[in-house]
Amino acid sequence: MATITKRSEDYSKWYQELVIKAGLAEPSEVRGCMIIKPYGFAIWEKIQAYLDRRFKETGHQNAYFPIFIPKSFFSKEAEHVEGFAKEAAVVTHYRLKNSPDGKGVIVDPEAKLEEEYIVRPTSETIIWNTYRNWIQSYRDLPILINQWANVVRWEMRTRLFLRTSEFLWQEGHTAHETADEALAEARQMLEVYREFAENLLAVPVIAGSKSPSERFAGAIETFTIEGLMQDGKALQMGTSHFLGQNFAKAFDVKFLNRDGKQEYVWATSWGVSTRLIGALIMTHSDDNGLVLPPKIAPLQVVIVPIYKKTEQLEQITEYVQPIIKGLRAKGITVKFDNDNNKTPGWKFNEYELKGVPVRIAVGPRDMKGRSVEIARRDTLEKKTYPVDNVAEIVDNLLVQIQNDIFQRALDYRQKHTYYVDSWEEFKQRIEEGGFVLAHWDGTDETEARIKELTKATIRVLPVEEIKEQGKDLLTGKLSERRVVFARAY
RNA sequence: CGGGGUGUAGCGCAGUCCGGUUAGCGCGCCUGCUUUGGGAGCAGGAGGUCCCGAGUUCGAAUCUCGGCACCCCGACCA
Repeated sequence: MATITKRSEDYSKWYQELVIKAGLAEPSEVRGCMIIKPYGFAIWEKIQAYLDRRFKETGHQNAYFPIFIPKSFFSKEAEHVEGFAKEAAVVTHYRLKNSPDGKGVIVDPEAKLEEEYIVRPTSETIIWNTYRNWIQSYRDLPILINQWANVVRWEMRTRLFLRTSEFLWQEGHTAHETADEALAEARQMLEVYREFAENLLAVPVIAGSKSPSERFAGAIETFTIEGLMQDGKALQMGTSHFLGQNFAKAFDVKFLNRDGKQEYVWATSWGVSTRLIGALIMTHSDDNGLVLPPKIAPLQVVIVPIYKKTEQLEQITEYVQPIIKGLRAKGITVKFDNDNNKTPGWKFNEYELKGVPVRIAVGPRDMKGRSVEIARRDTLEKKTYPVDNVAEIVDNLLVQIQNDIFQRALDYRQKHTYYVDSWEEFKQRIEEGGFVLAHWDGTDETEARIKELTKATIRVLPVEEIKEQGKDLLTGKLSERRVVFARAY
C-alpha cells in the first residue's frame, strides 16, 4: 500500500515521497540529477506551452546556443564569474581510451583541451559574445530571444525539482537601445511570470525587486516572484534581470545610436525552471497526494467503472461514451480506466495520489438512476449528478476548482503574512514560518546580520510598495517602506 | 565541505551486538480461481555478487582494515 508520510510529521519526507510515488520524478544514478518521468514531464510541457505562447505574444523568438562555454568568457564579467565559479562543471578532455589494465576506459591524457569548456550554468556570456556580431546600429535593436535549455550548477545539496545539479529552464536574453526600454522589458517579463504563476499554476506570488545582496551576478536590478510554501518557507519562482550595460561592456557590444554615436547596448535576462513544479507541489498538495490545478493537470478527469461482471463493464463502457465525447468536445482531457486488475478503491487512491482534479465513478447504481458520481480532488467532496449534462457540469467544476485552489493558497499566504515592528516578534514569526513585512534600513550589513541571527533573508521589495515611515528592527534607523522577510528554499 | 546515519530481492525492512543448517518478512511481480461503491481473498510460483576490495577463520551478511555510494542536518545557491 502506497501511503505517504504526513506533512505534519516530516514535511521534507512528505515532499520527496510524493514526487516519487506520484510518478513525477526519481533520483538518478548521477549525483544530484533527476529523472523526470512522463507524468512530471507532461506538467513541464504544459508550463512550456503556456509560457512559449506568452513569450511569442510579447514579441520574442526562440533560438539555441551551445551548452559549452569557453572558460575565458566567464572571466570577462567579474561579478558574474564570482557568482557561478563555485558550482561549475568543467570539460577538460574530448576523448576516452581503453585502460591499460583492460578494465573499462580512461580519459585519454593526450586529448586535453587547449581551453576548457564550462557546461553552461546560464548563457549570458556566450549569448552576448554572439550579439556582438549581430548588432551594429539601433536598427538591429531590440533583439528579443528566448532559449529552452538545460543548465548545470554543481550544487552541494539537491532536492528533486527544487534544486538539482542539472535542470531545465528557459532563459530570455534581450538587447535594447535604451535603459528605459530594457527596464520596461524586464518588468514586462516579470508580469508575464506573475500572471502565469497565478493563473496557470494557481500559486499566489509577490512580485517585486530583490535587495542588492540577492541580485543575480552581474545585474543592476533583479525582479522576482516569490511564493509561500505550506511549511512557511519562501520559494523564488522566477527572476527577471535588468543587466544595464554590464554584459555589453564585458563583450564589447556597441551600436550606432540615433544621434550617430557609438553606445553600449542595454540588456535583460529572465528565466523560470523546473523548480516551478516543486512550487506547484508544495503549494497545493495534501496528505493524500498531489493536488493539481486543472489548467496544469496532464489528466483532468478520470472515469472509474464499478462492476461485478464483464457484461456490466460493457454496459458501463457504453454508458460513458457520450460523457467522454462531451468532455473531449470541450477540450477536457479524460481517461476511462477499465483496467480489470485494479479494484475501484485502489484506483480512487491512485488518482488522488496523482492529483487528477475530477473523478467520475459509474456503477450499476448510477446506470439505474441515470446518474454519475463526481468527486473533486481538492476538497474530496462527492456528489451525484444526472448523466445528461455531465460535460457542462465538469467544465464548470474545473473552473471552480482552479479558482478555489488559488483562493485557498492565497488565504494561506494572507494568514501567514505578518506586519512586525519589534525584534522579538520578528524572531518568533520567522521561527514559525511565513512572510514577515518589516522595516529595513536599506543596508547590506543589516540584512546580513538579520540573516545570521534568524536565517531569514529579504525575499522581495514588493512592486506594490507599502510606503510608510518606520524604523529598522535591528538598528532603529529610519525606513520608508516595508520589505518581505522569510526563510527560503 | 563539516556533523550524523544507512547500504541485505523492484520497494520498505529484520537478521549484524554474541560468526555456524538452505538468508527471512511485508509490499510489489507472475499463474489460476473467486472478487470489485475507498488501496480484495485464497492457492501456487519467480526473484539475492547480503555496496566493493582485502584480511581473520574450518566457516563471514555478521569480526578487522581500506574504499565507494546514498540519505538527513548545517554553510552555499534558481
